[in-house]
Amino acid sequence: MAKVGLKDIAAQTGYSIATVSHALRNPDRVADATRKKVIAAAEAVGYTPNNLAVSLRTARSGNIVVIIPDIADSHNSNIIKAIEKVARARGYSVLLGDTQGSEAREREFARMTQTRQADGVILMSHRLPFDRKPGLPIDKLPPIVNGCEYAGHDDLPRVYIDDYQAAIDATNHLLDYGHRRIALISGDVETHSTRERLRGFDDAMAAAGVEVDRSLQVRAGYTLEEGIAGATRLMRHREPPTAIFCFSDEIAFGAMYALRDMGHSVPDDVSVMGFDNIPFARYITPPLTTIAQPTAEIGATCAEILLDIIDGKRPETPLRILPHELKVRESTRRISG
Amino acid sequence: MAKVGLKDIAAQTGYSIATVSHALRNPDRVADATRKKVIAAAEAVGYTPNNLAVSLRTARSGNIVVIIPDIADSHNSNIIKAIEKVARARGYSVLLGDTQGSEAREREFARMTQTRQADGVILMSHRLPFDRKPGLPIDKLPPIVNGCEYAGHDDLPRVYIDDYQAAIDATNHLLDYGHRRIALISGDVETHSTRERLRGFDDAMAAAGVEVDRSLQVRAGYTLEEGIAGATRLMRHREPPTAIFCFSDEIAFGAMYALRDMGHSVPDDVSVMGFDNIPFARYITPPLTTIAQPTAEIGATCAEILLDIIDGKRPETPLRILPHELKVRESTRRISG
DNA sequence: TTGAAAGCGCTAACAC
DNA sequence: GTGTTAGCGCTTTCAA
Repeated sequence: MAKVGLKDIAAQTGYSIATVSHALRNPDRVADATRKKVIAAAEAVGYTPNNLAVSLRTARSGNIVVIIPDIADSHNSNIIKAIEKVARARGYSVLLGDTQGSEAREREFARMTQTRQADGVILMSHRLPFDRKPGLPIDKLPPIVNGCEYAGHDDLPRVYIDDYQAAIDATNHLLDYGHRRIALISGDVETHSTRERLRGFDDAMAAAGVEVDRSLQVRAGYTLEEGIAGATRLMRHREPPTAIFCFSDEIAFGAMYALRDMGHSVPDDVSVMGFDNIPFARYITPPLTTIAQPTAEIGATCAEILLDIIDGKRPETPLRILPHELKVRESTRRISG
Repeated sequence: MAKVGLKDIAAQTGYSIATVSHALRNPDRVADATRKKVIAAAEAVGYTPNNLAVSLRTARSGNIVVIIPDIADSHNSNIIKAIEKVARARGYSVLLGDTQGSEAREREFARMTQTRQADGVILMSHRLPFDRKPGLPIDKLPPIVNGCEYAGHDDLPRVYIDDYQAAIDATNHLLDYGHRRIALISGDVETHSTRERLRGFDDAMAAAGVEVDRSLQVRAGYTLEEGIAGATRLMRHREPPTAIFCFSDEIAFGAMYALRDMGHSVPDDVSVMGFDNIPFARYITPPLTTIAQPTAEIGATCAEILLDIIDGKRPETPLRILPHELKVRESTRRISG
């Protein structure tokens, strides 16, 4: 179990280190008998290559790092799972970078690509984790793909849903159900996704000829706690909303909790709409109406693209839009008013 | 942004590679002026050490791998977050190993320790991910700590709660509330934690003089889906339970969903007790009575111990029991019968 | 078909 | 205080 190296098995078989290496990696370039002997010896002594040395030599670490704000968020962890799966299938490991939204941490993790500990990064953030000199071509950057967000670089490969259209779909659903006073608990307005959703909401409302009441909008983070705070504030409005569109299911959970706490019923008094469709969404009480994001597909696609880039294959088109889906469940209700 | 090495900055400053290396790592062993010049040059060219080479040379990768059945599980991901935090603070990165319960995957990940890609492993599983020759002393094994579970080796450092006592506390709570027909949806009986909880349940029931009805027990996994299946089956019993003790909050969520689906009210018709206290537990409807595990502390402790071992400091005592806590909320109810 | 030799980029004795 | 040297364990020309 100690450190056995090529050297040891070379000594044992009488071949040179080079031959042993070949026997193990390029079976064809070596005599049949040799290969067999070497492999047998390797197994006998329990040889495991020192991947550090391999990486140093081949300049490939076999790791990718995924930079993500919060791995405890269901939506994120399911994406990670998908990434992990395809990475593994293609011989890579994933290094986890939970940043808690800190830009410094994002940059720290991205540096692993320069320190050769990682071959590429999947970035679930809206900003590039390193400085890019204006005009520097994309292929001079470390292999990177942007997931769920848009970091402001058009040539950066990225995969996400059509947040604009998704927000329209969500808003239309509420509108269809007769809601007019629709409140919003949004995410970080620094992010492209949030801005797109905001835009979608506005456009849908405008298209329906309903005026948007800005005092019915609260900006938050994607957490449950912020959903509680947001809904609490909203319901204290002198003319409270009949529906709340939350930009994440976690926010929606928090909102539903707060609503119930204040004695309002969902969906009888107020309808709640989520976003993401995390696994719990359909199992809570009442089951949450929401926009489903294809998490598994997002993760898998990000990983495939990144690994392709690492292998030298750039995607033809940087942008990959994946389909979302409106899931109507019981947290929204048709009203007469 | 290309590969600048010590060599380049040596050439630029006129010093030798060794001196440059010292200037960067052991500032004291070098003249003040030298250090300044070197550091300036390093910054100027944007030098980043090749950590692969550093690791190869120092035989330390700076990574730890955490082997965990499912990172999408809230309970787990919060533990990971805590691990990540202390690892980071001590200069380590964490490699994520989501195994989906597969032993092969567990072993695969554990091998990273032999391939020198990781310096140690935190194992959230009930079995050792490599073969240990009988009698082989613990310090001949790769640095490892066992979290939340007991892999059957007494000398393996491990940290978890007192599952036996926790189950007693949970059961007593139900008993106190007047329940007698208490059902169980347990986890994998292969695991020590599950067995301990089962034992605690039996002992608590016996202590109260209540006979245990084995037909009211279902063995499952820790997932929501299994909670649904379990509760469904339980309620079809000709003499259904008045309370269900679920071995995870996810199971409990599933159970509550199924119960409601079948037209039973929680807690009016049946009380539901969880285990873990994941973040959502207190926010669902009705808020879940459960056993709180100190996830942050578990993760942090695992990491601290592992890193200490890597640094050559073995813990005095392998076993570390952390405190659990009964959280009484609204999913359990006192009954008269 | 096999082996000798030259490093990958860095650290750490040890000498100067 | 600084430089020389010898590798860490492996891959990979290039020659034999």
